[in-house]
Amino acid sequence: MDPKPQRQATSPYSNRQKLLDSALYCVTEHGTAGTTIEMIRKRAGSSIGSLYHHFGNKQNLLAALFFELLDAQLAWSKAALEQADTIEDVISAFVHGYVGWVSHHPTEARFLYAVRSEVAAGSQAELLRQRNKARFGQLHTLLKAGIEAGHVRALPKEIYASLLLGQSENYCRAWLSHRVSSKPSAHAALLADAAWRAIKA
Amino acid sequence: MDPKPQRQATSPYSNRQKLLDSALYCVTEHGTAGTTIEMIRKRAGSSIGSLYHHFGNKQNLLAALFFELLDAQLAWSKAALEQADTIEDVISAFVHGYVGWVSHHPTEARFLYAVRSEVAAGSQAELLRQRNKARFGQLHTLLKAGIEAGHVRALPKEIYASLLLGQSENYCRAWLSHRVSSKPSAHAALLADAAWRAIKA
Amino acid sequence: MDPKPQRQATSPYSNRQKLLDSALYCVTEHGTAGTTIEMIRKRAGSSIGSLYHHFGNKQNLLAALFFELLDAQLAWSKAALEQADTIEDVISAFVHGYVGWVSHHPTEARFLYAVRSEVAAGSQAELLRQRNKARFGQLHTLLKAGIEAGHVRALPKEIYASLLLGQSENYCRAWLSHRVSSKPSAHAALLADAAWRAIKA
Amino acid sequence: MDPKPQRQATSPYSNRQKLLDSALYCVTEHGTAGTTIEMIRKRAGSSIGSLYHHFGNKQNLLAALFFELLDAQLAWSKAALEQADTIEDVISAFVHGYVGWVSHHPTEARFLYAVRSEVAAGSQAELLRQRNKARFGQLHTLLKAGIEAGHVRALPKEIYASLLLGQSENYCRAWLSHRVSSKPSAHAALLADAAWRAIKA
DNA sequence: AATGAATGAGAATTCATTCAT
DNA sequence: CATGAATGAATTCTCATTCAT
Repeated sequence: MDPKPQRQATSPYSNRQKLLDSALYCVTEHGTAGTTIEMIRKRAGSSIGSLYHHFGNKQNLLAALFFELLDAQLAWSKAALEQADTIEDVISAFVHGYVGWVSHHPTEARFLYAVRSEVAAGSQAELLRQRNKARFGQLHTLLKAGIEAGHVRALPKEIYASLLLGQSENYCRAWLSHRVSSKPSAHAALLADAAWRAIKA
Repeated sequence: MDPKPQRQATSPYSNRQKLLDSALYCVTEHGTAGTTIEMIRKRAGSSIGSLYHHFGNKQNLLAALFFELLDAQLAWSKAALEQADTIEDVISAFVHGYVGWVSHHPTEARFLYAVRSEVAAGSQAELLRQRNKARFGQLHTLLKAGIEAGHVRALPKEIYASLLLGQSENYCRAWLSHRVSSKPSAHAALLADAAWRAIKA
Repeated sequence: MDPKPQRQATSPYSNRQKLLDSALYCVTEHGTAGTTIEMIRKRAGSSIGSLYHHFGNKQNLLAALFFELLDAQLAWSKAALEQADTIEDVISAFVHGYVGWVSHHPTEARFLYAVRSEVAAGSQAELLRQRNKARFGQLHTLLKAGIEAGHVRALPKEIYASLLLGQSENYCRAWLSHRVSSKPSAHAALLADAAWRAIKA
Repeated sequence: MDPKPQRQATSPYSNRQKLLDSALYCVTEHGTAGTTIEMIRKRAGSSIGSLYHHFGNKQNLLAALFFELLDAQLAWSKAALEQADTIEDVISAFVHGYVGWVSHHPTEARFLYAVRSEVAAGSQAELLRQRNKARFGQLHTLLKAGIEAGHVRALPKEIYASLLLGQSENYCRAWLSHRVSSKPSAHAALLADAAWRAIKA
C-alpha cells in the first residue's frame, strides 16, 4: 500500500500523529483535566516544543483530535445512510451506525464523550454546532416528510433526537463505564426498533 | 423531631451548609475542574481552614454534596412511586419524578451530571453503586413480574434502564445545556409514554 | 504509693500526662517537624483546646517533655555516681549511666536526640545550658584534680567530653537508628574502658 | 575531559548548580524544615519552575546535594588513605581526613549532619547504605588483618566505628554548634591518637 | 478544665506556555 | 521542525493558634 516502505521503518507515522494518538489515550484514561501536556508528550515520545509547534496549545490539540474523530464517526455510517430508502431504514441506519462505531472504537468514543462539553464551551463551539446541523439536518427533513405522510407521530420538534438516540447513548455510556457488559452493537437491532417505536405513528 | 430546636434557631444556616451551597453554584457555573477552593470559600463567606475542617479535601466536599442531592432527588418521587399500582404507573412515576426534579432543580441536576463520573471513579464509588442498586432494585422486581404476566417484553436485562430513562436523560441534558428550550416536565407525559412503548409487550 | 487509689481508677493519669506521652511517641516516630498538634491530640484522646490550655503552644509542650526526660536521665545514674570514689569509677559510672538509660529507654532517648537541637536554639536555650553545666561541672572538677595528681593526661579542656562520651553517644545513635543490633548496655564495660583509656596518663 | 568546553565558558555556573548552592546555605542557616522552596529559589536567583524541572521536589534536591557533598568528603582523604601503610596510619588518615574536611567545610558538614537522618529515612536510604558500605568496607578488612596479626584488640565488630570516629564526630558537632571554639583540625593528631589507643592491642 | 469550630498565613507542587538554540 | 530549560501564576492543602461556649 505504501510506495515508500523504507520510510515507514524510520517513522511509521509523524510526530504530529503520535501526539494525537497519545492525547487520545491520555484523555480516555485520565480525563481532560487529568491529562497534562507532559503526559501527552511523554507517551508520544515527543517534546514539549514539538507539541506547541504543531498545535499551539492544549485546547487546540484536543479540538483537532475531537473533530478528527467526529469525522471518522460520521464516515462510519455514511454508506448505510445513503442506501436507506424509507424513514424507518434511515433511523435504523442511524442507530446501527451510532452503536456500531462506539462498539468498534470504545476508546475514541470515550474521548468524544469526555471532550464534547469542553469543545461546546470553547472557541470552537460554532464549528461543532455546524457539524451537528449537518449531521441531523437531513434527518429532520425526512422526519418532516414522514409526519406529513402520516408515518411518523407529530411531536414537539426538539424531542425527536432524544427519542431516537437517547436510549442508544445511554446504553453506550453505560457500556463504556463498565456498568453493562454486552457491546452496544449486540443490541443494535433492539435499539433501532426502540427508536422507531418511539416515533412511529 | 429535633430535641434541641433552640440550637437550630441560633444558626439556621451553618458554615458547613453554606460551603455546600456555594460549591453547588460554583460547580454548576464553572465545572468541577474550573471550581477552586478559593471560589467556594469566598462565595460561602467562610475560610479555607473551615472548609478543610469540615470536609478534609475538595473531593470529599463534592462527594458529600453529591450524595445529599442524590437523596433529595430520590425523595422527590417517593410519594408518587408508593401510590403507583401497575407497572405502567410505576414507570410513569419514575419518569415524571426524574424529569420533574430536573425541571425544578436545574442547578442541582447540572451538579449531579457534572460530578457523577468523578464520584464513580473516586473513593466513594462503592457507595454510589449501592445507592443505584437500591434505586433500581425495586423496579427490576416489578419488571420481572411484568414479563411473567406478559405485560412487558422479555429483553436483555441490562437494556431496560436505557429504554426507560435514556430518552429522558438525553432530553434533560439537552435542556440543561440550552440546546432545547422547553422544560423536561413539559414533555413528561410524552417521555413517560415513550418509556412504556419501549418495553410494553 | 498513692493514697487515693480510687482516683486512679477513673483517670489513671491526667490529661496533661497523656498529652506528654502522646508527644513522646509522635516525635520519635515522625520527628519534630513531622509531628502535628492534631496527631498529639488524637493519640492522647484529648482536644486541641486542652493541649493549649496546659502548654500554651507546641514548643512549650516539647520543651516540657524534654526537660522532664533530661531529669529522668540524670536521676538514673545518680546513685552510682555518688558511690564512686576514684576518677576511673566516676567515669565508669558516667558511661554506664549514659548507655544504661538509653538501652532501657530507647524511645525517650530518641526523643532527646531529636529535640535537643531545637531546644538549644529556642527560648529555653539558657535553661539547657545550666543543666549541662550542672551535669558536667562536677566531672570537670574531678578531672582537674586527676590531672594534678598525674592520673589523667593534660589535654585541651574542650576535648574531654568528646573523648569520654563521644564513642558512647555514637554507638547509642547507631543503635537507635538500627545500624547496629546489640544494646549499648551490652558494651557498657567496653565503652567505659575506652573512655578511661582515652584520658588516663 | 569535557568535549564541549565552550559551553562551560558560557555558563560556568548553571542554574542547577546555583540551586544546589543556595540550598546548602539555606539548610545550614535554617534547618531542613525551616528552609522553604521560595527561600532556595530566591537566593539562587532562579524560578520555582526551574527548581522543579531539575529536581522534581524538595526532598530530591536535598538528597542530590547530600550525595554530592558525601562524595566531596570522601575525595578529600582519598590521597592520604592511599599512601597509608600500617593500620595505625590508615586510622590516622581516616581521622585526619574526617576532621580536616569538617574544619575546612563547616557549612557543608553542617548540611550533612542536618540532612543525614532524613536521607536515611527517605527513598534514597538504600543508596546511602551502599555508600557507607563502600566507605567502611576497606577499613573493616584492614582491621581484621590487624586483629589476626595481634596489633588490634579483638572486639565486637559493630563497636569499632564508634571507637574510631565517635570522639571526632562528637567534637565536630560541638564545634559546628559553637559549644567549643577550636577547629577540629587543631586536635586532629590528638583525636587520631585517641582512635588508635581505643583499639590497639 | 475541656471542647472543637474557625482562622489564614504560608508551604509545596502543578502545569500551560514561552523561547533561545 | 525539534528540543527542553525556564517561567510564574494559580492551586491545593497544612497546621499552629485563637476563642466562644
